[in-house]
Amino acid sequence: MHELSDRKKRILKSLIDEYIRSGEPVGSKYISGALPDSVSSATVRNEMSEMTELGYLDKPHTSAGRVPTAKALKTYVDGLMEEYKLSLEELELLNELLEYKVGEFGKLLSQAARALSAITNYTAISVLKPAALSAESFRAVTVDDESFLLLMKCTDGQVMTRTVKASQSDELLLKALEKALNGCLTGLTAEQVTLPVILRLEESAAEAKALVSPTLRAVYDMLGAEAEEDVQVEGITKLLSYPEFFDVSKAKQVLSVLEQKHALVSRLTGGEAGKPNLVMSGEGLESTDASVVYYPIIAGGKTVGAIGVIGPKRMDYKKVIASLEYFATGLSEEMNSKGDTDEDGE
Amino acid sequence: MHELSDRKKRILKSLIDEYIRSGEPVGSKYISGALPDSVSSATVRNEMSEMTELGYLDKPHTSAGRVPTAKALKTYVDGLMEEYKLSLEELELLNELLEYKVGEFGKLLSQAARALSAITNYTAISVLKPAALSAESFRAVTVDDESFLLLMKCTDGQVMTRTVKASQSDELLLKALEKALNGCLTGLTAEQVTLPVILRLEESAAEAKALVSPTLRAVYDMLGAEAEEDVQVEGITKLLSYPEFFDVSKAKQVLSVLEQKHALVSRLTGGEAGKPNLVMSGEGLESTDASVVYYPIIAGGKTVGAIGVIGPKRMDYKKVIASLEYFATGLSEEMNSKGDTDEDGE
DNA sequence: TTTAGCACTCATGGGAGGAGAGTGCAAATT
DNA sequence: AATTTGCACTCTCCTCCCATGAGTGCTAAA
Repeated sequence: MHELSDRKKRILKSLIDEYIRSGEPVGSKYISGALPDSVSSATVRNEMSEMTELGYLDKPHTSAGRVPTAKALKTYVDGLMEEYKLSLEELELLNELLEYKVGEFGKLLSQAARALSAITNYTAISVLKPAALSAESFRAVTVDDESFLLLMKCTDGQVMTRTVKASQSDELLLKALEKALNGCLTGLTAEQVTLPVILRLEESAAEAKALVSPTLRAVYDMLGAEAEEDVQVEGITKLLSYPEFFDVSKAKQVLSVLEQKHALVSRLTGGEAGKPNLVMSGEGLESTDASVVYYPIIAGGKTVGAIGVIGPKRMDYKKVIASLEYFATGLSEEMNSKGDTDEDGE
Repeated sequence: MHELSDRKKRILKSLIDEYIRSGEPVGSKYISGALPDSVSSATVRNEMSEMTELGYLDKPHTSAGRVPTAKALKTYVDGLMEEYKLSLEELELLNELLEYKVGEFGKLLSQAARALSAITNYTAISVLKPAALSAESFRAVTVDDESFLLLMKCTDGQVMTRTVKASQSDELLLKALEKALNGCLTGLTAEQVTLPVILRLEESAAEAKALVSPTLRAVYDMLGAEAEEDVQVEGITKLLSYPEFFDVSKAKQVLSVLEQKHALVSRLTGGEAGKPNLVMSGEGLESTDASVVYYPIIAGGKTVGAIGVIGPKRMDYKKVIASLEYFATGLSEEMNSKGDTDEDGE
C-alpha cells in the first residue's frame, strides 16, 4: 500500500492542492517553491516523473505541468488532505436552511441539497429511493356523504391516505370494507396484488361491493406512490462556473448524467453508508472531468435516499466532504428519531 | 395595426421560417429565391430595410443578413405562422407519458413537462403555485396507542393528514380535541393562526391539553405545506444543443432564470389563461436569446400552476404551442373534473 | 417601382512567428 | 547516491496579417 515515499506524498499533496485551486497543470517549479523542504525543481521533476510511471500523475502534453489522475485524487481524499472544519457561519447557514422546515422527508432532502450547493459552490443532488411498500393495516373514515378517507398504515410505520369517492357509504359498509382489506391486502406489495387476491377481496367484501373497485384503485396508487423515484438537482449554474465545463459538450455530458434519473438513484443509493463515496469521471460516471461525492441516508437500517455533490474532478473535497457528512448524519438522525425503529445503523 | 404590406408579411414569414431553421442571419438573396413571388434580391433588400426601420428586423453588423426582433417574432406567432398539427405518433407519445400515472397533481405536471420536452426537443418547465390553504373541518382518528391521525379537510376540497405522536390519547380526548379544532381553527390560513387563536384553542381543549401542542404543530405544517412552490425542469441538456447557448455564459444566464424559482412561479402563473403566453429575452426574462412560452393551468377558476417551454428565441413556435395547448387543456380538464368545483374557466 | 451593377464593410479562418512555461537529460556538485 | 545546475527541446497560446466571401446600401438604368 505504501508505495509512495513521504516526500512523494508531500509533493503530491502540494500539487493537488494547487490543482484544485487553479484547475491548471502544476509545474515542478511551483512545487519546489511551495514545499517547506528546500528541494530544487529538478528533484521535484524526478519524483514527479516516477509518480507518472506509478499512475498518479498525467501530463496533457510534453511541455505542460502535471495533473493528478483519479488514482491520485482518491489517495488524496483517503489520507493526504487536511480536515476541513466548517466555520460557525457555515454551520449556521446549514442549520438555518435545514431547520426552517421539517415536513416531508423529500422536501427536507431537497432543502438540504440547496443548502449544500450554497455553501460548497458546487451542484448538489438529492435522491429519494423508491421503496417497495406494503400495508400493515387499513382504516376507512367518513368524510362526507359522497366520499370517505382510506388510511393505510405501512409496515415501515408511515401512514398514507387517499380520498375515495363513493355515493353510498355508511359506517357499516365501511367497517365491512375495512375488515376485508385488512384480511386480504396486508403485507402485500403493489406487484403482489394479483387477480386471485382481488377476487378474494371482492368475495369477503361482498356487502360493500360498490366500494371495492374505487378502493382498490386508491390502494394501488398508494402502494405505488413511493415507487416514484425523485431526484432534485440544485445549483446547476454552479457547475458551469468551472472552466472544465466551459466547453458546452462537456457540460452536456455531465448534465445528461443528472437527467438519467433512474441510473442516478440506483448508483447513489448503492454506496456504503456512513462514509463518503467517491465516483470519478471514468468509473461508470459517463462524463469527463466530473466527480461525484455522495452519502447515502439511512433510516431504520435501510438506505432511503442519498445526498451528494457533483463538480469538477478537482473539487474542494475537504470542504465538500465535511459539509456532506454534516448533512448526511443529521438527516439520518432525523429519520431514525422520527421513524419507529430504534435500531442503530452504525 | 396593419403596418405591414402583404409582401412585407410574406418576406417576414419566409425570413423567420429560415431563421428558426438555421439560427443564422438571413440574407436578401435567400428570400428572393425562396419566395414564390419573383422578386429580385434588391427589392427584398429595400423591403427589409424598411422593416428594419419599423423595428421588425435587426442586423448583427453591417454586412450580415437580417435577424427578426422580438416584435417580429410576436407578429409571427400571432398570425403569420402556420398551424402545426400534432402527428398521431406524437399524440400517442403524449398520452402514453401522461396517462401512465394520474396520482398527485404535482407528479402529473412534471410528467407532462417530461413528455413536452421529449416531443418538442426544448427544455420544459412545470410550476406548481403555492396556495393559501385553510381548513374546513378536522377529524382525529386513532392509529395505535402512542399516536393518532389528524385529518384536515381543506376549503378547496382536498384532505390532508398528519400522524401526531401522543402518549395517552383515548377516544374521548380525541373527540374533545376535534371539537376544539373545528371551533377555533376552521377558515384560517397559516398566517392567521396567531397567539389569541392559540390561546382560545387551548382553553376550549382544556381536557386534551397535552395534545394541543403537537397537534398545532401538525396543523401548522399542513397549512404551510402547499405554500411550497415547486418547479420542475426537464431536459436541460436540450437547451445546450442550440448554438445560441454554446457560449457557456449565455447558457448560465438562461439556467439561472430557471433557478430563481420564486420569480419563475409568479411569472408563469401570472399570464392569461387559455392562450399561449410569450416572454422574450428582454422583457423581464433576464437572459439573452432565450424565449419562454407557457400556459397557465386552471382549476376551479384559479391558476394552480403552469407548464411551459424555454428555448432559443427562434424556437419552433408552431410545434411548441400546439403541444403546450394540448397539455394545458388536458391538465385543466383533468383538474376540473377531479375537483369539486363545476365552474368553467373560459 | 423594380432591377442591375458596384463599391464597401465586416466576420471568419488560415497561416506565420514569437513568447513563455515546462520538461528531460547530462554533467557538475555535495 | 542524491541533488542541483545548465541547457536544448517541445508544446501551447497569443497575436498579427491577409485573403475570402457573404451581404449590404446606393446609384443609375429599365
